[in-house]
Parts: sequence; structure tokens; C-alpha cells
Amino acid sequence: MTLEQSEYPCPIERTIQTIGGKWTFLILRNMFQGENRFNQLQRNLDGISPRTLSLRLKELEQANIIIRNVFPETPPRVEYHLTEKGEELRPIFVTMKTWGNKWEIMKP
Amino acid sequence: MTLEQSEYPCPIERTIQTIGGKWTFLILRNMFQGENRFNQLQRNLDGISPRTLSLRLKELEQANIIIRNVFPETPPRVEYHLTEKGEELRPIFVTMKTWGNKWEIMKP
DNA sequence: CGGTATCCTCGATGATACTG
DNA sequence: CAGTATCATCGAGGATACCG
Repeated sequence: MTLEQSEYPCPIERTIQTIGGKWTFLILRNMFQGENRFNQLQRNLDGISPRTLSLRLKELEQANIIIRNVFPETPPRVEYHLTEKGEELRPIFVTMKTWGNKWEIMKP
Repeated sequence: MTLEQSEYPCPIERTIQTIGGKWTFLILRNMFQGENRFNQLQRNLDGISPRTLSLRLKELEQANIIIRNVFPETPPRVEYHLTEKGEELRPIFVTMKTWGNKWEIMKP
């Protein structure tokens, strides 16, 4: 498969815009590992503010990458789950992990 | 291959930080297609300022993704080429292209 | 041609307090 | 618990002019 840029809008660009944010790919990585609750994610994402986490989750929900499930309990419980579209991002993460492991920082 | 986050620093994070910038992945996509001169890249990257292109190219050079080659001619000629490390980013782009094509904008 | 130098803008994020 | 509201900050990038 080649990488022409003639296609509009560029599929690579859309993919990067979907997962490439400062926090977005970290959120997704945690979800691939099974994390799915708000505070659980916030604890695992060191330094993220609730505001930013909330904004990114809504973004992912709007892009149909994840689904938000509210359980009517007290205290309230909300779970986020990957859709099929979200699950299929996994190969991208695996490929990135392979490259990142092979070429450690500053390794020529 | 799984996606534990126990590895430090996270290889996925390093990969995203290497290629995930607003312009960086577009520069690389053009280089995968053979573009390798400064003004050529600037023309193909609609809207990029020479300042930003210069900054990103230096960044990629420092990360050993590309090599800068100066030819002592007039007018000056400079060519950028992917290293092996840079070439091996291609599978990531291919995987992203596949996903981006399958899941078009807003497609559930 | 292949950049650098300056100045400026703006959106993404942080910090924090509060709430159903 | 799972957010929202408000205000402040900060750095990436844009515009533009100039240079060897």
C-alpha cells in the first residue's frame, strides 16, 4: 500500500487528529487495558485535570470511538467502553509500540 | 502483543511525540512520497510557514528520522532523506491510513 | 534557494472551587 | 462519583521581513 496524498480528506490526517492529542492516546491506551471509569482514568493519567479528561472523553464519544454508559445508582457510576471503531485502533498502537521499543530515545 | 503501561518511558508516547505534531506527520508523509527539498515541501504543505517547517525539520533531524544534505552549489540545494529509523515509521502510517479509510468521518 | 529574526495571536490545558 | 464553571497561563504556530 502506498501513501498518496491525493485523497481528500487525508485518512492519515483524520486518524492523527482523532488519536494524536496530548492526552487522547493515553486515555485510549488505558482503555485498551480495561480502565473505563472517570476517576480511575484520572488517577492513571498523572496530571490530567477533570476538565480536560471530560472534554477528551466527549470528543471520543462524538467520534464514535467510545460509548458512555450511565448506571442509575448512588453514588453514580459511569463506564466508558470502546466501540468496534475504537477497538480497531489497537493495531495502530501496537505498531507504534513496536517502533518505539526498537528505536529508543536518541538511538540512531 | 499487549499494551501494558508499565514500560518507562512509554514507547507509544515517544512515538506519538515524534510524529504526532500538527505538521510533522504531514512532512513525513510527503517524504515517504519522495519530496525532499525545502521549498518543495513548503509548497506541498499548504499554509506552513518557513519558520515552522524549519523547526520541524530540525526536530526530525535531531531525532535521527531524517538526514540533511547540503550541496555546495548556487543557488544552494538542500535535500532531506529518511534514515532507516524514519523509513520504519511507514508501517504506522499505513496502519493509520487503513483505519482512516475504513472509518470515514462520523461513520459509526 | 533555503532558511532566520521578530513580533503577535490563540487555542489547548492547568488550577481550583463547586455540585447533583 | 462524575463531572461543570471560571479564570489564568503558556507555548506552538502564523505573518512578515530580511539574509547569505
